[in-house]
Amino acid sequence: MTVVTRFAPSPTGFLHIGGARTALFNWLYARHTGGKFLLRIEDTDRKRSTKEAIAAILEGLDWLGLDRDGEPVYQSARSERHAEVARELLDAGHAYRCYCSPEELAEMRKRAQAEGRSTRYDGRWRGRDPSEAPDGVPPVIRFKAPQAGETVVDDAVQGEVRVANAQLDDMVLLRADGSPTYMLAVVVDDHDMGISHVIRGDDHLNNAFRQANVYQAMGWPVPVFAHVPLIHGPDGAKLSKRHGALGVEAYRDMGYLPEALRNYLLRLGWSHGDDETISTAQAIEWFDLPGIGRSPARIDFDKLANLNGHYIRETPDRDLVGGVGGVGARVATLLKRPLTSEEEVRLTAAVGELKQRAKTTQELAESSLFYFSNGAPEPDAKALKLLSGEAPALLARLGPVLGGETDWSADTLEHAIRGFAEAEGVKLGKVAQPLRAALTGRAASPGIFQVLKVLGREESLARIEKLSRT
RNA sequence: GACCCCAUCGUCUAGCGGUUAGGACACGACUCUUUCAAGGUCGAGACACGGGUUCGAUUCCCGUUGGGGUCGCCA
Repeated sequence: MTVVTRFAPSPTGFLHIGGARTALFNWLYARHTGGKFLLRIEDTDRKRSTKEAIAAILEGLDWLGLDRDGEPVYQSARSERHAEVARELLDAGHAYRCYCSPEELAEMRKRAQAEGRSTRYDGRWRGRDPSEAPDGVPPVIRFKAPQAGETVVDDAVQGEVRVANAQLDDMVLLRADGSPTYMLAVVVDDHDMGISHVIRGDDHLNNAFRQANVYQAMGWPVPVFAHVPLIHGPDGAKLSKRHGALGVEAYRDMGYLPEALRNYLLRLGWSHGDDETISTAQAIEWFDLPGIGRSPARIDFDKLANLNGHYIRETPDRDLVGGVGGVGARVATLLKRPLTSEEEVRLTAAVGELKQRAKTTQELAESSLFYFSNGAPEPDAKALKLLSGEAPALLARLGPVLGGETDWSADTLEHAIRGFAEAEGVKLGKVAQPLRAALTGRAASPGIFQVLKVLGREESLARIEKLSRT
């Protein structure tokens, strides 16, 4: 059997982190099995669906690197087919017309609740003859759900899940205006698209029972269901905007790399022994359904950051500046001006060291700023401390020594500075720290010889001279 | 409230009847070192509770507690 999976978001918002993981799992499973990964936009609810949301979802998937097979299917374009299936169900006696008005249903629920009964639809039109239909009330079509026995779903993640059919009510398939409901549309579309595996959020587990019954009524094979537990916020509560329920583009803007996010999301709910750092290629090779965990997970930004740092270090300097990392663009934004080509060269020379200590590409961009300031940046408190006491005098003596160097390479500079420290009778740190403060305005930076080299002879000497005069 | 799902260090997890309960992030110490990171070494840290089943339960079953989800002419 060929595997066909799908990601089926409703375009009412951006692609959030939970949806991204669902998409990732579906994509991975399709790629792992050599099957297909399809995209379906569930825009049945025209009122709440927006073009912007569709664009955001498409962009999000694209940025995450989850390529789909074929063009996206728009559910709204398929309403004719949905209605057709509803009619078939009606003809076969698996569905019936219900003439309850919304007001009547609200009243029914209110009473049920007051009496402590279940608020499910009571099936009052199930056996009634259409001739009893009231005037002027357009009917909905409801599914005739089995009333006795139980419905069993053999879930690839949750195992065998069962519910008494008495718990299931006759859900609406076709609204009064003839439009299909989600419950009908998913089943019809998943069937027509040949979906073999439905991998989706846990919040759909209860729907699976209802959907399984529709499949059966139509005589269609039921796909494999795999309900993945939801992602919670760091506090265990539902994901909110404050912590993580952001669109993937927000993660991109914050400076996370797509591969890092993929790796993080993969490990959030799926495992392969003790493996933690898993490349996408490796993930495709390993991904399977039994590896998906059954319990909900909390998002952990520290771990994401750690993984991101790892992938930043792995990314070639050039790609970091211009490609996925977009560090060049970030620096330009911070500087509020485009980089000169000379600066771009300098940035590329600098990232190799800078990336060793960055958790995000945004952080990386910020840490490079001292290379582009006009003169040394204003020293911060710690740097100021390093520049007090003997330091200015020391730098004043160091200046000419470095000025005498003709070969401005890291090795030569290191040799010269170590020699200087020795001649002064101080440890290297006594020279390196004030020098660092003078060049970068900070107490922490990449290796100081590297900084000198990237900054260049002229700029370095100018910064030293300026500070040594104070 | 009814129904469904879940339960191992703070977090993500390994474990699939017999283990000194393993790894990762975070945390602490040390190390490396021109600073900060990264790296290395070490440390602290968990089987929610109560019953069964079994020679033996973290592991299987039941219950309790706790968490989550679903109860729309939304998806």
